[in-house]
Amino acid sequence: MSEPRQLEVLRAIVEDYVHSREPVGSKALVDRHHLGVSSATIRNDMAALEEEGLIAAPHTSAGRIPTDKGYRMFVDRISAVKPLSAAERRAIHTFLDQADDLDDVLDRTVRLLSQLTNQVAVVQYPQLTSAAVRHIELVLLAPRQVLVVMIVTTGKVEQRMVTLPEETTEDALQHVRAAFLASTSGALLSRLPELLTTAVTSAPPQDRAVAAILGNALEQLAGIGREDRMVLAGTANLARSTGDFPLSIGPVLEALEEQVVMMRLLTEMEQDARGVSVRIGHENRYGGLTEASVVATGYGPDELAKIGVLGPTRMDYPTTIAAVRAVARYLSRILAG
Amino acid sequence: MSEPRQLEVLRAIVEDYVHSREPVGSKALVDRHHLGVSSATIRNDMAALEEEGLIAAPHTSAGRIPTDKGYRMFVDRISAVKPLSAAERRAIHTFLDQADDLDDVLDRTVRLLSQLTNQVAVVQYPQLTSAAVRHIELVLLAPRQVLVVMIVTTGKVEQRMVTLPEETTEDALQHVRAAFLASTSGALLSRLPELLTTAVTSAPPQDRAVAAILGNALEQLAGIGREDRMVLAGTANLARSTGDFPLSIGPVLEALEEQVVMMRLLTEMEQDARGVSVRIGHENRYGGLTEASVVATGYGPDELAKIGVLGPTRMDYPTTIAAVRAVARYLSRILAG
DNA sequence: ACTTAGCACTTGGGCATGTTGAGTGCTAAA
DNA sequence: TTTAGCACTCAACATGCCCAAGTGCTAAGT
Repeated sequence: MSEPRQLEVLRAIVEDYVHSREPVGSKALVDRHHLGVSSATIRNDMAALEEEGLIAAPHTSAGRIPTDKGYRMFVDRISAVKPLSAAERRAIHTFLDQADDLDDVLDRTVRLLSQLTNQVAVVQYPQLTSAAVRHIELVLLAPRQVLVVMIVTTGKVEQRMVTLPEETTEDALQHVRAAFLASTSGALLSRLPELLTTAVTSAPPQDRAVAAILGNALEQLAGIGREDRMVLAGTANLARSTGDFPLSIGPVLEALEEQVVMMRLLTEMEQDARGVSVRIGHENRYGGLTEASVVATGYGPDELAKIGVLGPTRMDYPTTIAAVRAVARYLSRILAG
Repeated sequence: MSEPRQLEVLRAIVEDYVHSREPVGSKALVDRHHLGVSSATIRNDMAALEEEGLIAAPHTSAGRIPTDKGYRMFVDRISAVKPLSAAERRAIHTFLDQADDLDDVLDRTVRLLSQLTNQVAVVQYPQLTSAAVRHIELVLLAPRQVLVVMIVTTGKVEQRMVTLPEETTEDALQHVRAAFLASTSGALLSRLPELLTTAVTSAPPQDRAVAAILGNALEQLAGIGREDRMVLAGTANLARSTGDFPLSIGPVLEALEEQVVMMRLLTEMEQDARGVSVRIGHENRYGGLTEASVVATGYGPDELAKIGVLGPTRMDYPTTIAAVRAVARYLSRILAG
């Protein structure tokens, strides 16, 4: 396996297969890539590669195609990340800079990524747990109805309507609000629970009941953010690559709609040294995705939320990895700014 | 065309074809449906129907399939809406009653509808223009930063951050807020522009500049709601019906992702007497959808926002229509409640 | 010890041909 | 107006054939 030429052959096979979609034979290899040896030698190398499970032959007399393990080897040890073109970089900037809303940012991001890669792009909503409280507002809509609004540093605004067990006054609400603001302003959402209990106990006794209820609502608000949601784009690209998914793309579409599945998948992925994680074919435990690969990376302040691309195992990994990384980096910058 | 038996034959053809996916011939018709005549007679009727462009034969010696025009006739004049089963009704209630958030309601609604119909379900965000202002809040985050929040009767909360050209005070903001509330509370969003200008002019002179800016923001808020967005579910169902879309489902997926297209399509649809609108095949001007049918209806207080289903022209119209109507009606009730 | 040329062998895909069965249109009789 | 009967058409399937691509192996060459 340490044979350098065999690795070279594997690379050639992967590259050819990725862009021709057809099993590649020894003859075709020698004249497309000028390796200095004859087809017979290549055949021997191929036999060795097949022995190791890196490539396989669909039929006795067809060329070879890479196996999942072969792609894995290619991604880990052979390929070099291919930098994006200047035009592509420019596209990222101009397209994403126009966004205002967080929703809009994410929407534009996935669309962009799916266009760059010609595949399905996915992004998780950023995890708010690491975001901080920027402001809290309590609005009295009716004597017993309060709108609780929390603004977090990411620019996201969370709100919820709360119905109180008994009537309260604008004044009382202002006191509670002041207490909340004093103790939580600028604090991480993850620290919210403890800070809120302190705030509640420090509120004037007669307001404490109301404060407790509203504090509770705020805690939930910190949790209910949309971290469990994701945005999709480019599903139409799946249809284009018919034939890559033998049994049709049905199962893949199903998996994509099952947010729970996708969220788990993305969250589980662990990044390698290059800051990107790749799941190839059967490495995705979920049944519908055994013919698919996922390339993902973290983004945002703590890189906890994931953004990625899903496509056929036969995908152009170097380019895809580059695109995912570039978009993730720019997205992080936007969210921070 | 006034021949009643010919209509009966057309109905039989549509029904058989919908559930067998295969061209239906005269012989098959006579024994599956007990029309009191022989196959030869049916053949004559079929010839007449073909003459009128209601059915067509894929090949010389194959059975007939309905044309778009045939489906149209079927939907308009022949079919009776098929009521939902008790279980289905129950499913609607139990599934939708669990929702809290508007986002959640819509999400659950489309999922449900796509499951009921085994097709792609689409829902537009409700049009706020007919909703009314419930509350307006202005929050001073920094001397020059104001968070503008508007709560509408649908329960939706819209907000936006505004940066002022010069600093303002909490007091000034309270005045403006009071003026806004006084003149717009309970008013329809569509009347917001005129009401706001009145409010601005009635504000204390020194606050007028700020009021103008914030009023402007509110106006936009009334517009930017997510009315131009929609929620999708069930795209995986498209894959199941391979063969219904001859050139593969690619173009359909593309159309679905192009929200602009879908929004236009839904908005254009005009409801018939039964309160449902159906677009069949080529009636959808958009290129990618000439093999698809859309069944949609309005929902919400003014029935302006649309909810619907998209599937192959060869779909079970009676059932689909029933499902769309039932879900829309229940959705309206939830939003009103 | 590798590499290479040559050769026998396998096999899916393309093509031409034959067969079958469902379905039609038409005509003539009821 | 309906029906039976019949000749005709044509997609789908099956069969048989050949070809090209590709392999594995062996023996010779470096």
